[in-house]
Amino acid sequence: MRPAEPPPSAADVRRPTLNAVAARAGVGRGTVSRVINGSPKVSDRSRAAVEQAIAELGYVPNPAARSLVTRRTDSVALVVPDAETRLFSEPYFSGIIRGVSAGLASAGMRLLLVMVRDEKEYARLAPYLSGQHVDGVLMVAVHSDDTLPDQLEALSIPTVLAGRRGDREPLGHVRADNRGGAGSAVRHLLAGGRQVVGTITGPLDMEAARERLAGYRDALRSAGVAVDEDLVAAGDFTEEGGRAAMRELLRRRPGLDAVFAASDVMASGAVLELRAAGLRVPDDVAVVGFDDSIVARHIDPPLTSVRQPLEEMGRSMADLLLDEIAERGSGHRGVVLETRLVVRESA
Amino acid sequence: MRPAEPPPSAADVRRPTLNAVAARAGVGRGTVSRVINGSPKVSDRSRAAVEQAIAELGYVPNPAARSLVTRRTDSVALVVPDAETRLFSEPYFSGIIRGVSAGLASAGMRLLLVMVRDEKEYARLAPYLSGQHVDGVLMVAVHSDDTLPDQLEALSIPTVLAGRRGDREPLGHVRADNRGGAGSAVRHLLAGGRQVVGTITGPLDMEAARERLAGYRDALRSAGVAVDEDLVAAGDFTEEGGRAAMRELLRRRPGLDAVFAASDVMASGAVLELRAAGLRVPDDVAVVGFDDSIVARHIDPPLTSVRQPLEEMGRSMADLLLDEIAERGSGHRGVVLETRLVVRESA
DNA sequence: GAAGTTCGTGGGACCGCTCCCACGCGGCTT
DNA sequence: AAGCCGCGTGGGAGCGGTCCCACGAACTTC
Repeated sequence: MRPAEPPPSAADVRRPTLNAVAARAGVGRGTVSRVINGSPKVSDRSRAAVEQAIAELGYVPNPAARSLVTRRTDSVALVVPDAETRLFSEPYFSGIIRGVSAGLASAGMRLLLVMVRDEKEYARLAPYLSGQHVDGVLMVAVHSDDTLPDQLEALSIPTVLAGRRGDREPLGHVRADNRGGAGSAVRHLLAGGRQVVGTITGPLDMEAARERLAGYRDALRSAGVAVDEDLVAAGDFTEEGGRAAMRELLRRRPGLDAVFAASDVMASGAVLELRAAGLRVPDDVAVVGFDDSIVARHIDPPLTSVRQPLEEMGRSMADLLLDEIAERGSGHRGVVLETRLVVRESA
Repeated sequence: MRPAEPPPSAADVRRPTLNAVAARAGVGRGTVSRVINGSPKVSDRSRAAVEQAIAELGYVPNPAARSLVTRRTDSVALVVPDAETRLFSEPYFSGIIRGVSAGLASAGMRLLLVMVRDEKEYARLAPYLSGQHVDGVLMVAVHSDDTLPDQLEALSIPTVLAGRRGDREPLGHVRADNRGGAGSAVRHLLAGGRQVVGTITGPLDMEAARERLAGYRDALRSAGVAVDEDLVAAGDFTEEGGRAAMRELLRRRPGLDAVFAASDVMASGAVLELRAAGLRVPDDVAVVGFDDSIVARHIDPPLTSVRQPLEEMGRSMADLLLDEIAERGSGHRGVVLETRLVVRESA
């Protein structure tokens, strides 16, 4: 029943081509091309004529034609696992995206947003990305056992990650100083006179969660406090996980007087649980979160939290990727950006 | 000093072309093309041979080459004003994007994210989008006086908006039933026995804000309550704006016992202001917000709010746009999706 | 004043596809 | 047995750019 499907559009007025511009300006195609690409080897007279013709005709170069011969697409993909967008504290993606977008825009690059819903889609990604669709790939929320980055590497597609998969990340990546940030959070708690400081970790198959835990340990150690494993409870970056972990901590160490949660969302769960247990925040138990997300500002009491420079991270990712695209191998670096402790009333 | 810039990449292994597939499968180019595009006029034998060759070679069609001749790009742009991403309640963009992305993916379309930072960039957008870069355009956060949609229309570029600019929107658009949602919020307040219900509006150059105000009036009128303009205060979708508006309302009508704010963020500002004035929520003044954003769940007390089906909205936008791309004129419709009142403790 | 440079320029070849026309071949009709 | 139909097929043309080579004019150099 399927009809022959002829191009159904009626009003596809043919856009002017480079040829038309050349004819109008009275020059050859090569000259027009040179003007468009900013080549210096064009006389002022020709350039002016071409520019006028372009303006008059409203000419815009056809990217497909250009891409076909240059083998560049002037666009990069940002790969985002759909499931994580719900999980991550809210400003995370929008912050990164803003930075990435700004960084790319200033280089005239376009941003392709690729949301991955399930494993099947994920598996199709490597072939797809290798098919001359994009010049490079940015990935966020990479798990430690993720192999897509390596596949891309093998296909020699420039790739930059937000965060790293382990402490030896071969690919270019940008991350916040999670360890240092966590350390500063815990030091803040200790400086406030807290004695028994617990922590609620993120899922430990993510390097960021491991780093935050390491920072917690660093701070205790350098304060001369022995790390007590009973004070470490595993969460999963969800509010419910935070509640459960808090419950567990209270069971194990009823006397604890401070908690560092590896995300604000978990911290907000912890606050709820503390309140349910009849404890006051921060009077009885101080709480610090991580991310400085929207919830941090709005829960009661407002949450002290560690802020990551998300926009800057996005921008760095873009810059690193552009370097790598321009000159393979040059972008294989790790960039670490400082965090900042935002002190509010919870600690 | 600028060197001649030869293509600097070293490892750009040439991807297999359609020609290579044809040679390997022992058929002509036309046949391979037919197989790829699912034409029925191919014998099973040829099809099998081609499919095997494709698998063996790991062939992926070059989108630029295809696009050059078909005059389609299989991608659409989502235009997002950067400034608004900070303003809008947080799940808004991610929800819409998720829906859009899902809708496009199922049709094999790609999503180009275009963030617009300032007026200058915005002005460049029409020429850019007309330049064969995308098959269609989705726009969010369109203001009433925005003319870009009309320009796109004039360039015969399929366009779909999130929300409408006025009550006669010529272009295809998808929106939540803002008026009905606001009405249900205010009815809920009245049903709870509240007598003096104020409202904090959004910026009235946005149709959604006007509609929410209209819904507020509807509900009062149909309950037989006269609308008192002193009970209407203008906000701007920010928390500070919400605070200021609340202050103003309290000044004008100290006895009011309920407020409907046109966004959660403004509602949270209102709650802060009420508390500062020594009033309890909901005991003294009930509050309802709009958006059912993250803050709604986390502020104290948790906020009753009107939820929009964001993901579905995104999906509808994608569907509408795809219709319009397939057959011009078919997508010029307005889709209205129902909202849902999420009752929590603030009202 | 002849030979060599430099500079700006035009245009052919080509990138990898899709579209479409023409052709061969087996099965029907008459 | 000759003619016709239609299916499956190969391959030429062309999409709109970039790249690069060759060429003519102006300008040096000896």
